[in-house]
Amino acid sequence: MAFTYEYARPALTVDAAVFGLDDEDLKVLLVRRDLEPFKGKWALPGGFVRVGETLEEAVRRELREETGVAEVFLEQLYTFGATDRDPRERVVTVAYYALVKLSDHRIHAATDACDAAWFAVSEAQSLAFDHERILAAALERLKNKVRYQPIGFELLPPQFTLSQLQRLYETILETPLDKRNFRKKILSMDFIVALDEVEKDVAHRAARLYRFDRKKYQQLQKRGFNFEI
Amino acid sequence: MAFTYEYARPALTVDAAVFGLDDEDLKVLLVRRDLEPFKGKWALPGGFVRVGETLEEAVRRELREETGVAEVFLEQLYTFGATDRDPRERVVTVAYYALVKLSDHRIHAATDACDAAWFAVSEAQSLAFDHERILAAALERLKNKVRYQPIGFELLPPQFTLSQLQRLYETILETPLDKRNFRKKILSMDFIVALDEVEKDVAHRAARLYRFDRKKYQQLQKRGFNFEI
DNA sequence: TCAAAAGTGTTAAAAATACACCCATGG
DNA sequence: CCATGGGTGTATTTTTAACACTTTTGA
Repeated sequence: MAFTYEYARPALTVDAAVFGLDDEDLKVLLVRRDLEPFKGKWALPGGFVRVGETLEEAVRRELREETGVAEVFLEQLYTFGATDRDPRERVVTVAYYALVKLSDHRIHAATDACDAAWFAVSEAQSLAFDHERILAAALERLKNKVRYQPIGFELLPPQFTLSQLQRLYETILETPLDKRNFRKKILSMDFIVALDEVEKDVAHRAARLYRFDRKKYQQLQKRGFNFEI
Repeated sequence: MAFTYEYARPALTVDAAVFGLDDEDLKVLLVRRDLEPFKGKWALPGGFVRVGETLEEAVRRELREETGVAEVFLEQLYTFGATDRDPRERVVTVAYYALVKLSDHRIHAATDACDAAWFAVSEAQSLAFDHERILAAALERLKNKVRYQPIGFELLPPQFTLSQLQRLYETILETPLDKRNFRKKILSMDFIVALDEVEKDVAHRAARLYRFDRKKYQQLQKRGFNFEI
C-alpha cells in the first residue's frame, strides 16, 4: 500500500528525552540504533507519528515499544525542523521530555528486547541525528521548570526524605543548597506532607518520609499560590 | 506532479499569533479564510511547510504572503497535534508567536491584497480550526515570558517613554503597577538607557525617551543577571 | 489658569541568606 | 563509641510593597 499527495511532505516523528535520577546523577534513557543511518549509535527513543494518533500517543507508544517504559510524566519540549536533521530526507521531530522514577524502570529497560540503557546525562555524547541538541534543550527546560513547577516529584518514589528531595534539586540545578533554608521552604508548602514513617535499613538515624499531595497543590494553585524553589 | 510514501503522512503546517500593541489594547493579526473549511472565518496566518524550508522560514514566508508582515520577533510556541484539528485530514501545526511594532505594520496589513486585520485579543472569537486554543496558548506564553525576558520592547518603537513601557506591562499582565516602584525597577536595569530627547506634540509635560540597549543586556545576562518585572 | 501626565523618596513588611551544633541509629 | 547523616533557630540583609505631592507643558 502507498500514499500519494500533491505536494511533498516532510516526515513527522517524535523523540523523547526520558530522565531518571539515582544516587549519583541524572540519567537519560537511550536506545542503540540497529539500522542506518547512525547504525550502532545511541539515540533518544522515538519514531514516526501515525495519522490516527496524537503526538503524545505516538511518544508513549514508541517509548513502550522501544524501552518498555510506560506511564510517565510527559511534556512537549520543542519541534526541531532543520532541513538537514536526517541525511535521508526531510524529517521534522516533535521532541518531548519525560520524568520517571528510576526504581520502577531500572531493570525493565535494560532487559527489554531492544537495546536500551540509562546514561549519566554528562556521558550522553556522540548521539545520532541532532539528539545531543534535543537533549541539551530538554535539560535546560528541566532546569528551568523544576524551579517553579512541582515536577521534581516525578523523579522520586511516592515517599521520600527531604534529603533525597534536596539532592534532587542540587543535582538538577547543579548548585548546592543550604539544608536549613531548603527544609524551611519545603515545609512551608503544606502540600508536602510528613508521614508517620521513617526510612528503613540505613546505617544512621532514619529520616522521616514525606509525600507530595497533588490535590492540595492544585487547590493552592487555584488560589494563586506559586511554587518556587 | 505527485509524491508517494509507504506510510500515510500527516500534513505539516505552521501558524502564527502575531501581537501588536496600541493605546487601547493588545491586538492580534488575523486573516479571513476564502476557502473551505471555515470559509469566511478569521484565522491565524499560516500554511503548509515546504520540504526545503525550516519551520521558521515557513512562518516568515506565510506571514509575508498573507499579511505583508516581515522582520518580526518570532518564537516557537507549541505543536498542536490533535487528530481532529482539521476536518479534511490529519494536520499537525507548529505554532509560533510573533511581536511587532504596530506603528510599522498598522497600514500595511490592512491594505494588503489578502484580507488581514488587527483585532483586540479579547474580541478574537469564533476563529477557524483550533486557532482560539492556539491564541490562548500564545497569550499565556506572552504573559509569562514578558516577565522574565526583555521581549516587551519588540512591541514598542525604538524610543519609548517609561509610561508607555508601564502601560505595556499593565496591558499584557492585566494588572495595575505602581508607577514609582516600576520606574525604580526599570531604571535600576542599566540596559534601559535614557536619551536626551523627550516626547513631542503632547498636550502636557513631555516625557523623557528611553531605549533598550540589547548589547548591554546580553553582556549583563552573560554575567548571570536575570531580567524580571 | 487649568487639565493632564511626568517625575520623585521614604518607610514598613516580607523574603532570602548565612551560619553551627546536637541527635539518633547501626555497625 | 564512633561514623553517618538527620534535624533544628536566629540574626542580617535584601527585596518588595505601599503610599502623595510637586512639576512641566500646551491648550
